[in-house]
Amino acid sequence: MPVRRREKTGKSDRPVTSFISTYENKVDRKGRVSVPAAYRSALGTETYQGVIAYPSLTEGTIEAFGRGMLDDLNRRKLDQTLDGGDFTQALVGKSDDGLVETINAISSELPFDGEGRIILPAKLAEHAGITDRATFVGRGTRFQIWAPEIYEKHQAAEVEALRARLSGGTVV
Amino acid sequence: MPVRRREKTGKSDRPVTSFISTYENKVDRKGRVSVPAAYRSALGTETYQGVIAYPSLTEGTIEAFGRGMLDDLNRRKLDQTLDGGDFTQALVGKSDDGLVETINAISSELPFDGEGRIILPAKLAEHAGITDRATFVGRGTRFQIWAPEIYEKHQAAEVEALRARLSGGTVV
DNA sequence: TGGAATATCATGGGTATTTATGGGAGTCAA
DNA sequence: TTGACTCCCATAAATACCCATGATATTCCA
Repeated sequence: MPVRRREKTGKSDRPVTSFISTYENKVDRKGRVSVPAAYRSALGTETYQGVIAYPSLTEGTIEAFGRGMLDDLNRRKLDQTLDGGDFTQALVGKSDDGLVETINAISSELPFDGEGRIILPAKLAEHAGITDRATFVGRGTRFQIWAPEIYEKHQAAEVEALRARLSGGTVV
Repeated sequence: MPVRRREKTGKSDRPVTSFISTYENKVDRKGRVSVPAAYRSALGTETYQGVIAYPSLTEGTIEAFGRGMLDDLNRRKLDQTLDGGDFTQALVGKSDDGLVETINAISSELPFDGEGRIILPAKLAEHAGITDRATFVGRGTRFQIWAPEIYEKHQAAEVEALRARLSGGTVV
């Protein structure tokens, strides 16, 4: 039995899943959309077959990642508090800034169907302005789901801002 | 090398049950309300088929979790005391002492009926201002039951506070 | 090396199950 | 009896599960 040294830090042995590149997929009449196969295989190590998603607090997009990420957050929080004998937070949830708790509240569990699709809840789709197409954008440890038109503009602006900042130098 | 002693920490191997997302369900004439299926399956590993609930000490909502969580709390508290927790408490001056005991006292066991519903005791419903609808809010290791109108306002304020704090980056 | 056989993927649609919800019949106690 | 509560059943809607297809990409082998 491998020795695990997680009781102090609450850090898990879960490998870092990496989401890279962008894909544009269709959203069908039932609200289903295929999660890019590359993303699914990045999530392959997780037991829960699906993703966690919530509306971005700062942009018109959907944030998403594996269930393992959220479990890590919750476990870390619980262990930290109880190990310190701090029952108050575990029971009342006060001393925290509310971030983890809020994320739990506004997140949705989106399980894969047999074909690796998820159903976009109406609320999320609406928040991102998604109707019949969705752009998946890899952001390393997480990914985003945009309405294609909106993402294009957003992306162009992002590049433009970078270019302006790097004027004279090389554009990355 | 430190050997992990479960008896010391009181930590259980119970997996972190994660309550995620929010659901709004009806409360019928008999005071029954369906616990979201996702929450029930999160509790699936527990022997006791039902939830533990108590009025929040700080807000107008009902706090709830599985029996396993309460057992964990009691066990940790016991371990703490046996390990000289009184001593620790005297030194650190933690005021958690009465909390766990109080929670035990004011908690209700709400068993599921055949359809996965619980009956909201009048006192709890009243405390939360719940009449004919109830919003279940996942908070990771526990969940809350709110009156929908009240939760909406509370939630909006919560998100607004977070948004204000975020510099425009991503949350997690 | 060229091209056929094979595998993977995104997509569509049909069907079976589950879930939330309502109501009725039986039980127990005051 | 009157409630309060537990089972049990019914149903509409939401969801999960199943199979089919075309488009790419990959492998294999003569």
